[in-house]
Amino acid sequence: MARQIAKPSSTADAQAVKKAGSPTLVDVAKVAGVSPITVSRALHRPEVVSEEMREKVLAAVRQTGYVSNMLAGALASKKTRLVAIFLPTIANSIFADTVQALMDRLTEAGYQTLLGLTGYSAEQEEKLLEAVLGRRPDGIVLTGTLHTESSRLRLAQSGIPVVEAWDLSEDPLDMLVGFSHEGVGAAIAKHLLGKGYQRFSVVSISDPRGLRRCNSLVGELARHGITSVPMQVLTPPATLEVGRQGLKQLLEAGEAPDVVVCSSDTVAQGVLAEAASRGMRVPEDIAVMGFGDLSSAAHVHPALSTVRVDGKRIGDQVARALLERFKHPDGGKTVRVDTGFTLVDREST
Amino acid sequence: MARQIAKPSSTADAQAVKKAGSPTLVDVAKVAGVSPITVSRALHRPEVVSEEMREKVLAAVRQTGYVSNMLAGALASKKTRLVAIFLPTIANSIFADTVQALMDRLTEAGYQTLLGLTGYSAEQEEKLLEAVLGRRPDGIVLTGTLHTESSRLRLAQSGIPVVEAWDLSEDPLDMLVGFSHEGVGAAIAKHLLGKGYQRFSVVSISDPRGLRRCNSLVGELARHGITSVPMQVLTPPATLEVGRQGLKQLLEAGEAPDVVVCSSDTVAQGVLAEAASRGMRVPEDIAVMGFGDLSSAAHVHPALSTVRVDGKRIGDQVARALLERFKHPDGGKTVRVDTGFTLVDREST
DNA sequence: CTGTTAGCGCGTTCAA
DNA sequence: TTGAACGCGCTAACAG
Repeated sequence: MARQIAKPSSTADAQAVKKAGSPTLVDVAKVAGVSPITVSRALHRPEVVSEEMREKVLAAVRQTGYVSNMLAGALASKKTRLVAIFLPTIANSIFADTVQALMDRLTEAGYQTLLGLTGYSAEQEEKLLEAVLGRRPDGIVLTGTLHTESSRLRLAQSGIPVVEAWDLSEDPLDMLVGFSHEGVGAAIAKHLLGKGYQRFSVVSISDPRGLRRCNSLVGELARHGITSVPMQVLTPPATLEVGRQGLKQLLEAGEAPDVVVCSSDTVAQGVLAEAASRGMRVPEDIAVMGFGDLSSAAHVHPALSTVRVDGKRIGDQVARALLERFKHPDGGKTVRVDTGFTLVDREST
Repeated sequence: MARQIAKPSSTADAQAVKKAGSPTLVDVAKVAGVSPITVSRALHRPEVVSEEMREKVLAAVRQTGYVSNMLAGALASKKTRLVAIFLPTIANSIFADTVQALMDRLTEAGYQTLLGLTGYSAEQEEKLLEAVLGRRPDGIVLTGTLHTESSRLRLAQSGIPVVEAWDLSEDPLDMLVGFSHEGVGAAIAKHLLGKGYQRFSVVSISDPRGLRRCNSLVGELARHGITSVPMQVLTPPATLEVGRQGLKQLLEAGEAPDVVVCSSDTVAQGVLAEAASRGMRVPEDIAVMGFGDLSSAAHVHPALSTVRVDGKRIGDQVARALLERFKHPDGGKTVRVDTGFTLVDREST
């Protein structure tokens, strides 16, 4: 009996709901014998309503099966409780931890998330943005700092709080949570040089941030007299197959690297697999450097070095920045968080 | 000059917009010298408007920087162009291909996606659903067929098209695209028995579908006289660490399996890693069976067998089912697609 | 092809 | 603490 739900066809109650669609605030108000606004308050600001009213209203809500219409609410209040998140891809994504943490925080704060996939393309991001702005999200989270001029303008005009994540830049759109990819490239170079490696090569997907890490690596190597760094740049998304192909093509091109730097751990694992299938020992014959520490990838192969990025922390910081801004819409601080990274060497376990 | 965008503060034009917020249909209509509805039509149904009007409107749109408000539009038309997708997790997800394909199709059809993470919990799904229904999505995609009674009722009452993906069941909520997990378990059992394996063990995360595959496997094995199947069930999400721990604990418990069946390829790779670090040869000392064929995981280790699931196809079919239903809201057919699966053996490459 | 009227279902702002 | 009036910005239905 307690489980019974009023259906439009049921006529058990005197005040049968006639309309076709789902019940509205007015329907609930009639059943409860109060005004619509009291229903609204009982639901969204229970503390300003008397115990008695609240109970009457909640009973009526249960009876009618009422579900509040956020569309109408948002239109009236100009608050959508919606945050748009743009990601390059969801496949084998290094961003999984970030998104998980971010969504967890937002959900517990009563926000919902609209997801957009940009495929590492600023143009696609622009198109998506165009569509998403129509939804008037309270906040927008972008991956990276590469956006079209049109996107930048629209975002600026919209006045919507924006967080750029997973990168750092000199001219942020608004808020910023990430780390320096140039820093990563340079750190990798120094680390590997320090261990005595000489013949470097790179396997990367064509992702803007990955390429910047590579360029920085190459630059740093050049500064140390290493001018030739054979590079395989393959198409996203980053799969194991990319790593296998990358190493295969390097070797078939006659290269004999003593270390391969990869754009992500997934790619690195592909490289490891290809090396294994060729009977190459890691790291004696060839060392492999990954990036991301996707689920502690370093644990997979005792000889895989990688760069650990705390994706969860990024997500947490992004959420905190947004929620803070939602509270104080004109709070002065421009958030800019450098989450850093950690080089994880095989010996440092 | 072409890049110039009218800002509220600019007074270049005679018809300066005074209001604070973003420009509305009415603002655009005034600038264009037409009625609001004409603007609406020029934007959303250009074919019913004369070339001349359309151009006037588009010019005014550019001038004002107008972005149509889907909240108001949805409220008036009762169409949100929003699809909610519920996933257990985004971390290392076997659903990545499905989501990617699904979102690609929906996006190109003009729909946007609200993402919800349920953490393999029907209760969490119920809470999320409660919140998401307020957004009046045009469609809902759920992972699996395990839902609370309350969720089932609310979904039924809402009348929103629902697709349950990645599973099959006898009493679907509405539409259904997936495959039989019992079928997978039985197929694995038969296959491995056929290859002569005798000492089975299982490493799984506690995911409803994974456990059903296991149970089916165990049942089938029992039918063949194998009654003892040591099992390690660990906490989601599926990480490499889960696989390492799983095998470790099996071995430390004194088990000596000749084959380990895993709930996913990620777990399987963890098992492979642990086996390697113990100097065990695969498949001579121990064989490993995965699930999902996440980015052709079988390619990683020449001796890994797995079950290939076409996640992309699932996503495509889900999208097609939804879009079809959107077109014909009362179309008779109850969609039910069995997408099947393929056992991929190490020799069958 | 274009315009007019009348809401969609709620929250804000005032008053009681 | 509760309620009445109004408008959020847009589209459906009809009229011209």
